[in-house]
Amino acid sequence: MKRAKKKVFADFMSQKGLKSTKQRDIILDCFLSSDRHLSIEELYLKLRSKHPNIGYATVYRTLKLFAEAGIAREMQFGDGQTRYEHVSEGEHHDHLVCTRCGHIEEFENETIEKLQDEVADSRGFLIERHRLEIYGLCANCRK
Amino acid sequence: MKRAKKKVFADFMSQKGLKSTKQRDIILDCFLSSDRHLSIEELYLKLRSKHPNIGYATVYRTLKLFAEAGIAREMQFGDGQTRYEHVSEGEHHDHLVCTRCGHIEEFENETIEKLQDEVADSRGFLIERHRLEIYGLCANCRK
DNA sequence: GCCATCATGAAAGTGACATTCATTGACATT
DNA sequence: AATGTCAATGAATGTCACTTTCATGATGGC
Ligand SMILES: [Mn+2]
Ligand SMILES: [Mn+2]
Ligand SMILES: [Zn+2]
Ligand SMILES: [Zn+2]
Repeated sequence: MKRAKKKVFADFMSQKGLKSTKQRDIILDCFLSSDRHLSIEELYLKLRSKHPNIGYATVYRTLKLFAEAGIAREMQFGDGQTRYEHVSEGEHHDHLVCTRCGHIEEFENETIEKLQDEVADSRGFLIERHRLEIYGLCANCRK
Repeated sequence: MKRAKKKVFADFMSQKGLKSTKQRDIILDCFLSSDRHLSIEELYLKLRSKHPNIGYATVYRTLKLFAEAGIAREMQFGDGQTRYEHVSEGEHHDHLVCTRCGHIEEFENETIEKLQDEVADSRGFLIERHRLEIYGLCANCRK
């Protein structure tokens, strides 16, 4: 699916008339082979060892492009940094966030989603998106 | 319940050895008689007409005190500003947020809460808190 | 290879919050 | 009422995570 996302991004770029560059290739590679839920700073630092010539602004702008292209999603977990997570077409999930170690776990619950639709319907809301985050201690940190 | 919250705050203050001031009284009054989900800036501007001598920093610090005292809660709706909402002892609710007009509606759904507990249990998470926000168009903005 | 465009990155700007510090105010004690 | 002590205030400044600028460099259609 790494290859699939590279194709999605390449298509997006050519369709937008944007150029392929060494930096973008490197950043995309690094992003796709990283943990999910990475901040700009984290990705920037991760790159810096092998590619000290890639600037923060380029990482920043490239992640925005990933989001525009639909292969990444911006997330706020309240730690003061924007995080980017991988997204796949048609996939959705919510999060469990450990307040001690920062570990983030994903889950899907079809029943919760249905109930959300009902709530929105009953108020006349047209849902665009939602966010459900459960904060607490992960199994590891409870020990 | 305005009086009840004033008492909760007064008790908190005296128990902490903090002082009662004109500013704090004014800010508390203004907060309690405001719409829910107010940002620091909004409250500050609202106060400024009648009390131009109250500084932003004091509003900022006083809202933090309200949160500590348990009569307010900090919220992030992704518009770049922290909002403070009224809270009552033992009460909980989630939010529907209109992406066009900014209108915020509250709801409670016991079944969703239970399902969240189940999800957390199945992963070994100990829940501290959660946030569920549904973004979309409110009934008014759909017309 | 030429060249109109786009991309890059160091540096500067932005905005919302957070802190500093000189001064003021609250209130317990004379 | 005056004093002493320590918390409170607010103008100014600092912080931090973006976000934008602009001079320079790279890309790719011809
Ligand atoms: Mn995720
Ligand atoms: Mn609310
Ligand atoms: Zn943990
Ligand atoms: Zn609306």
